[in-house]
Amino acid sequence: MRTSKDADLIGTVARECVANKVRLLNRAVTAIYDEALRPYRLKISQMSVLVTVSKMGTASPGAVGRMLHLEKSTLSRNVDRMRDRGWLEAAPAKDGRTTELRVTAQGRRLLRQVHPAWSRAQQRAGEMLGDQGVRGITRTVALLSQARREGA
Amino acid sequence: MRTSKDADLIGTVARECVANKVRLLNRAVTAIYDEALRPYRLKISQMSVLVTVSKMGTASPGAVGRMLHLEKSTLSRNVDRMRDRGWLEAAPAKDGRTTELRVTAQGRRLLRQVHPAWSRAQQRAGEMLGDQGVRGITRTVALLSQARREGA
DNA sequence: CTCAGATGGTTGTATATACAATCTGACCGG
DNA sequence: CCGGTCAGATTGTATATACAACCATCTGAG
Repeated sequence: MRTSKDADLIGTVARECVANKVRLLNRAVTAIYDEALRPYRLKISQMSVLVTVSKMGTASPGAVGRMLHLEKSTLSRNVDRMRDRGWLEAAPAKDGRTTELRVTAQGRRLLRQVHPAWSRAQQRAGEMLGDQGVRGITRTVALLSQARREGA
Repeated sequence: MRTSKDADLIGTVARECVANKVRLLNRAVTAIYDEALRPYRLKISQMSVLVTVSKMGTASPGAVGRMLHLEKSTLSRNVDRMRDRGWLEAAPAKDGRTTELRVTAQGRRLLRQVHPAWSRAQQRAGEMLGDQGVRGITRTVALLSQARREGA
């Protein structure tokens, strides 16, 4: 049976669901960056890892995953692909359970090369979301990261 | 060679990249809903399709994809899985190239059943992002959808 | 009426994502 | 030293996502 209560429920979810909105935004934004980076065989998901490891200098997979809110198994395979491409390398760490990830010279070169393409994508994303949109997201993510640091 | 220009570049991307932020947000938010829906073997991605088709009554895959900014091949396979589960059905349309998707009685029942779980997730997401965050995202997505309607 | 281009879907392939199970090495209490 | 537990990573499996290539049908120009 299809009652008007169903319609309410459906309308509410369609209108208000935060996950739907965030996911839609994610698809739209990711597409912009991936398109800009495609000539380099790099995806924004990978660039994100590359930049994070770069910034940390040397980092365990676990630390990178926590930083990016990425499941360890997800990161494990992303790193595999990036090692295959020669952008990342892994050295044994003192603690034998983990490894030390580092960006290779080739990986650093790639980052320099893609910078203009990234800038164009960033520009387009800014236009699409508006200054207010970008500021809102920036603030929200900052709060979220802070909460996670404190909560952990 | 690792120059200070590299560091600038990396710092800028790490701090400002809109895609990184949106993607992080997406992972965090999606996890909340998927966890809440897990007992029903439903994921928020699927619920999104179910709700969209429900709202339209009957809809072609293409129309659903445009609504959700989902690539047609992605949607095609998502729909397959949902038909296997008995939540969606496809009837031939006048235009032989396409089909008319509809939510089955079982699919409607599922939506009723999961509603409380969805509400809890929605609540938690609201707490995580804050009222301001949710409002910002809502506004941004509304603008984006409008732009796409006009641009198309 | 016919065919050429447009439109809509599916299939092949690659990547991203996460949960569950497993493996490996560290650390600790006896 | 010896288990037992814990922490970190990888592997098995399923789903989500998109691009490219393809297939089927519709539609309009002639």
